[in-house]
Amino acid sequence: MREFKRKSRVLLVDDNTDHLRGIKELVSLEGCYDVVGATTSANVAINLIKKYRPDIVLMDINMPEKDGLQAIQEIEKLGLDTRVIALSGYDDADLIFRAMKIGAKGYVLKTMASAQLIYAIDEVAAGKVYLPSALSSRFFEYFQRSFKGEAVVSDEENLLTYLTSREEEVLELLTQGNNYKGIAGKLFISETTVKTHVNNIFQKLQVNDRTQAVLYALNNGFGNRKRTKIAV
Amino acid sequence: MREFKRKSRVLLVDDNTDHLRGIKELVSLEGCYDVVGATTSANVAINLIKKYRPDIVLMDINMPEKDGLQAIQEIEKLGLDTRVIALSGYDDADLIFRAMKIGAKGYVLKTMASAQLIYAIDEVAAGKVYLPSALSSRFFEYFQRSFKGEAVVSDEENLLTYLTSREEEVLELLTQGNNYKGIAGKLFISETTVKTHVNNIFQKLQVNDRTQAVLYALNNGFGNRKRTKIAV
DNA sequence: TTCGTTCTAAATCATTAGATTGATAAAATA
DNA sequence: TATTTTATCAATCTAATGATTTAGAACGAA
Repeated sequence: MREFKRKSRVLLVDDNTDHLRGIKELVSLEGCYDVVGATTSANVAINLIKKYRPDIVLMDINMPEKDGLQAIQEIEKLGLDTRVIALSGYDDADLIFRAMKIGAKGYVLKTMASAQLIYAIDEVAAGKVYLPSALSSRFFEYFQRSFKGEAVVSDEENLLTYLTSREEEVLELLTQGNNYKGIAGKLFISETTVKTHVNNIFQKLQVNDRTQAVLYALNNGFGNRKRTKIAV
Repeated sequence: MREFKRKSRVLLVDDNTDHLRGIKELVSLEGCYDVVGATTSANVAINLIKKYRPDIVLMDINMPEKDGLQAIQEIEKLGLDTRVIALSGYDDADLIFRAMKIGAKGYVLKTMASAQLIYAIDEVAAGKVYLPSALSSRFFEYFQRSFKGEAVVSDEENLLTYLTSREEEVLELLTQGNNYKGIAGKLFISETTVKTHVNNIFQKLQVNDRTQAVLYALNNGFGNRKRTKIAV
């Protein structure tokens, strides 16, 4: 597989010079990688990334100067094809979770065997997201803990299903902070009509005012492209 | 490792009788598992779990009668030590995500090699959460997509930081759908005082009404113990 | 002490929100 | 065809909300 692809371009970031050199040697030894840069500064790294557009960035996230996680975020914001693998000294579940959340495509411990690092690079270079199984186990524990006790949206009890499509439109605008006038203007209907719809929404959702309606909507999977609460 | 432990007690649930028999044989062949039950009904399964308290449940989640995911949820709600592995015919990212979210300790495809299933059981029985790497890759893609584009709470622009602690209390109650009277009652202050606080909140958050204030709060990491938006 | 901040509170006023009732017309459905 | 649902709008009325101003008490910092 790897033989058929062009060489992946890799950038290394680690504030520890010795470690940086070590990784560089390690990665360089692999025939299929070009190390296009190696720096001890996250800020420099971001500039190098803009310039050289590497395929893979190995980013130490335990750096004093600039937080590696923050650096990853900034890289992700660039919207490039660059895929970042977090390098860390700690297998802390929270760290792993945060790294993956902000878009790291992998997370490898510095203490892991070098073969493990190379494997991770291979996987990420191949377009996958890769966590060594020991770490993914930790991740999932954290993930499940963070969801535990959260109200589960069961379809049968979801009052949102009773809304007509027009009412959904109105509710959508309510969840954007519009008042009657704003909604009326946007839907090209009269304010009184909006009031009627809103009142019907209140009845169906069994709430007393718009704030409660909005909260119900957000907590029960309404237009939750942005929210993580997902109907099961 | 496995030799030192007591036998893990396993319950099998699959609406397909043939498949159920197949899994049963497969698992039984492993020396270290006791199959304490095998049923085609999720409802029966739940009763069996209450009765026999198995260590592991292999749950088919593609059943017509009762949704397997729902069954997993109910099992999790029991609060036992029973760990559930989802068995599915589909490697759909959304399905995987939902299963892991509600507490499945593993997810294995029916098409996977039987060794893979046994390995998963081993890992889960050992207390880990296990996803085959092909599926965990899918999971992570979905996971990262679901977080992508989400406003990152950057402290420097977050107007919430300007609120006093009292104002935060008031806002907290606003985000719970309380009106003036409700807030006044809960904080043991007069309604007019609440109005003052609320007005100050509006000024600081640069919004016009409570709904917008609540929306701003929710979208900017306010009191997100329940939300998944996590400051990085 | 003086100053600034915060929390408290009241009074007043304008605006908005929400409840209620009633009505029309189109569209879907039985 | 008869009935129900949905969407539209009006009028009226009460309650709730929000803006503004003013002000006392407590506290800590300069």
